[in-house]
Amino acid sequence: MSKQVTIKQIAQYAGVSEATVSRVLNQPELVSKQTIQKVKDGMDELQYRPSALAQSMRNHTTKTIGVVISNVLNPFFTTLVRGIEDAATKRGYSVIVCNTDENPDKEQRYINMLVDHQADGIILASTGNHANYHSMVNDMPLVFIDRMPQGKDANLYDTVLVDNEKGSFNAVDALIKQGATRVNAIVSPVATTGTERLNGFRKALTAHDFPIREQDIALDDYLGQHTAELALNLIQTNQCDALFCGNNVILMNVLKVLKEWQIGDMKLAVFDDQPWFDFVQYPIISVDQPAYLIGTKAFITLMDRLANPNRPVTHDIVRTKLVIR
Amino acid sequence: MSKQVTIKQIAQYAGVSEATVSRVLNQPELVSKQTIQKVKDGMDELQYRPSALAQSMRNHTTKTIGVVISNVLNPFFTTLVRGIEDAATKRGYSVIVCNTDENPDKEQRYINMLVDHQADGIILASTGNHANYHSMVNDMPLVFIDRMPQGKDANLYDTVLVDNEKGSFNAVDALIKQGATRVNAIVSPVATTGTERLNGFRKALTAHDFPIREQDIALDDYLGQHTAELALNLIQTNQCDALFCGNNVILMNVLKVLKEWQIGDMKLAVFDDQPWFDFVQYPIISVDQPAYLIGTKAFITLMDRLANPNRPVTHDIVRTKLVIR
DNA sequence: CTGAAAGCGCTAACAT
DNA sequence: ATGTTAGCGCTTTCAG
Repeated sequence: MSKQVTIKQIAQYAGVSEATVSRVLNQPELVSKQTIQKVKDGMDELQYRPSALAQSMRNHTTKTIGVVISNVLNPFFTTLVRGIEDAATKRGYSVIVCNTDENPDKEQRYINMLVDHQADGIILASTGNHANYHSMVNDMPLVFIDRMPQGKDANLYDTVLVDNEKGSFNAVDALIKQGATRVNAIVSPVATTGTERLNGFRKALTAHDFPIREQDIALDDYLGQHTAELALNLIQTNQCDALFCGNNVILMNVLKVLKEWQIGDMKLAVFDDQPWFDFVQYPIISVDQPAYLIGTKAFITLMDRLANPNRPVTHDIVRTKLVIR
Repeated sequence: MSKQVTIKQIAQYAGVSEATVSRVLNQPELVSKQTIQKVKDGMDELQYRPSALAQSMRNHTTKTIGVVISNVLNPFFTTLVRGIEDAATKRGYSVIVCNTDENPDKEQRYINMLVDHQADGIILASTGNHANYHSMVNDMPLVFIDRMPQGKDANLYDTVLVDNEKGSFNAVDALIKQGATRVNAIVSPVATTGTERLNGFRKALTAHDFPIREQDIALDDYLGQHTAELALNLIQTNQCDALFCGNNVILMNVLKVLKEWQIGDMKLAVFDDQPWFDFVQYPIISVDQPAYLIGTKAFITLMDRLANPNRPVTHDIVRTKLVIR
């Protein structure tokens, strides 16, 4: 690379000290108009750009945050990330996105990396396999999204979550009101969301005096490798006429099965909404989570925490919206 | 934050100099077994983690790269980004994702930011509105993806691209072979891809002795705000029976129109493939771009360039696959 | 209003 | 095999 232009050279050019150049950047009110002009001319002339690295080193703040999620390819997280990035950019922050694939080791490594890089904070969709994040990050601020902190961390950190139970309840309730007589469920066992969504499912059945049969519930593995089998099994052995899917990935796999086996009649509901649901031949009931909003809220929460490390922990629950099709 | 543990403290703990501690980290072969042990004990004991910041400062390398794309929400870019991130993680690199929304100013600002942060390199889907990136980034390596560099940059930078013309040709060709009698096109005017895809469209028509009518072609705006109108106009005034969509966002908007106007009969083809195309009532012909592969290739290209700044510029064209439905 | 000097945490000569 | 020292580019006392 052609050599970096530093404060030193600007100082030389303008015939002032490095300190003065720095002041022009950070506290221009302390510098005379004339000097400011000279220095600015130098900066323009030499195309000066301050080294963010050196600044971070001195100021102990990197203007960088980490976002640790399971997978950007999941459109829920894609949108969430975009929300974070937009909010971050507006405030001069950069974001580093980390995909754990629900693997606790990967999560651990990424968090270490972010600590090494002195990120100013982390927004985290926890895998749920670590119960003491605090010991990993020292006093770096953490905001939990999508999944609740567990164990020791439980009341230590700010959260931005959705009401999984209520959303699921509404979806299953809608299914039944549309005439479903036997609703089965496939959910992912990931962290706290799986359980909560299942609770909603159960409560909706109960509310309609439907029996709860454990055989009507399938727990997916996260990677979705066996979702298809599970779905087929439910459909064939239970003769269910409606299926509640715990997330959009599960729904996708269910659709594959329905197509392959040419099953034309099935009521479907899913937690999380996607635009293309409109174009599928089945009328899909979905629970729309405001992913983008969750992202911006999480970022703002993090900024608040940074500005005021001692303020009480906040727990934000955002509203979901039922989409009937 | 509870104070950072530095090399200094490890040195004290182990009763050696800072240099020795540093050597244990970077060139342990120069240090005696015993000393190594003492130092490592200290690191464990005090939970030492090297400051990536300080290292970057000294080494003039940040192990960070920038990825500048139009929008992660576009699933093509989502996949691309994931490809880059996986490859990067494997080699100890972090990535900062920047969304330009096809706005040249934003692009400019992000690139400046990456320069300020001393990113080791940038992978760039150019908005096509700057013809001299070299002046913006100094000698920082750049890899162009998805869109070709223009003007002064044309033969200065490595590229990883797809054959837009051939892919489009194949798609339109397939449409005609399926019996389409009048194929219209909507493409996005973005950078170089729009033109190339249009060329493929034209050539396919010509190959089948179809006339090329300019009224059969609509240029979308990038944000897709008027795609619906454009589509409706083509469909109603031209009575076309097939539509070639320049990307997945356009297709989505076309589907909305078809649904809203209850147009059941339309042959569709689109550049870029998505899993959910399988579940749409229209049989969608698509050009599958290996987005993930493009990502990993771009990253590897960047690493090669970093390792050997003077090697000749490379131009990689990845293969697309036609998906008939 | 401006300058000199110290130091953020680390590494690489250069000594020994 | 290990220690000493200088310096990466910047900001911030402390003096003047």
